[in-house]
Amino acid sequence: MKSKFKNPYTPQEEDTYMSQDSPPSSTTLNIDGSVTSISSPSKKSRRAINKRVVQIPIKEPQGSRLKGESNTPPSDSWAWRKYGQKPIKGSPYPRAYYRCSSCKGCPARKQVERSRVDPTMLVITYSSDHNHPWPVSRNTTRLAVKKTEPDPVEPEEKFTGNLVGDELGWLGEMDTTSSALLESSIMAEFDADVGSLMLPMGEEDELLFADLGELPECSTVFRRGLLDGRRRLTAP
DNA sequence: CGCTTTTGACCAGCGC
DNA sequence: GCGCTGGTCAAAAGCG
Repeated sequence: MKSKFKNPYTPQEEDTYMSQDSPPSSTTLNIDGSVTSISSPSKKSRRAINKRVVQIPIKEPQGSRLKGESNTPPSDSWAWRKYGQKPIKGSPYPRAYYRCSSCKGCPARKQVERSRVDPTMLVITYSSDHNHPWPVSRNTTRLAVKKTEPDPVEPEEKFTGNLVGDELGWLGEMDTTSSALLESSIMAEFDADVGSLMLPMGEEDELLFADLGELPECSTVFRRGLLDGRRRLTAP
């Protein structure tokens, strides 16, 4: 069966155009509190899909199957299966491609690569969304978590709002100090700069953010143009 | 045995 | 139109 290229990029769900080569225009608040810009949608790119870019600091997992300089993303709530890796032009580090294996047929994908600016940071790009509310086979195929991390929170609790327990489970692999820094930095950023993010969302905004909860909570992803738009509102 | 990772090949988008 | 590059597939190997 060689039915390649079933084209997961359905135009209907394309609302973000990103080009890795185009200049940045939207802003990502990194886990360490720094702010990184991500690609601009100003011109149509080769891949036009929903994407969320997250940057997290790398913590070298002891005893992991880290080989060479492979990217080892922190485990999150989903099971990810690696399906490819490519060297990226201009970056000394390869980019790894993962798809969600928590649920059969899940279109969710993510790309993991080291930041070429700061090799201690991992850049995770989430593409598409999970078509299931939570990993169905969490106990069987959780990547990298299945042996090393307990699941202190039952799924039911998560659905009633306690998302922190497992959503942030992967934070346990990270430096607690940096996590604390992240949180405070985010709030400081919100308060000092983009406090208007806390304003009630419009319907469109709600749709855009509807599935944001799938990301690790410390992930900091800003909607394209939101900051610009908000800032314009407050700028002279 | 089942699942994941590795790796080379293939294909399409994009710039020139 | 051509070449480059990124994204995906799938066979083979590895692992528990």
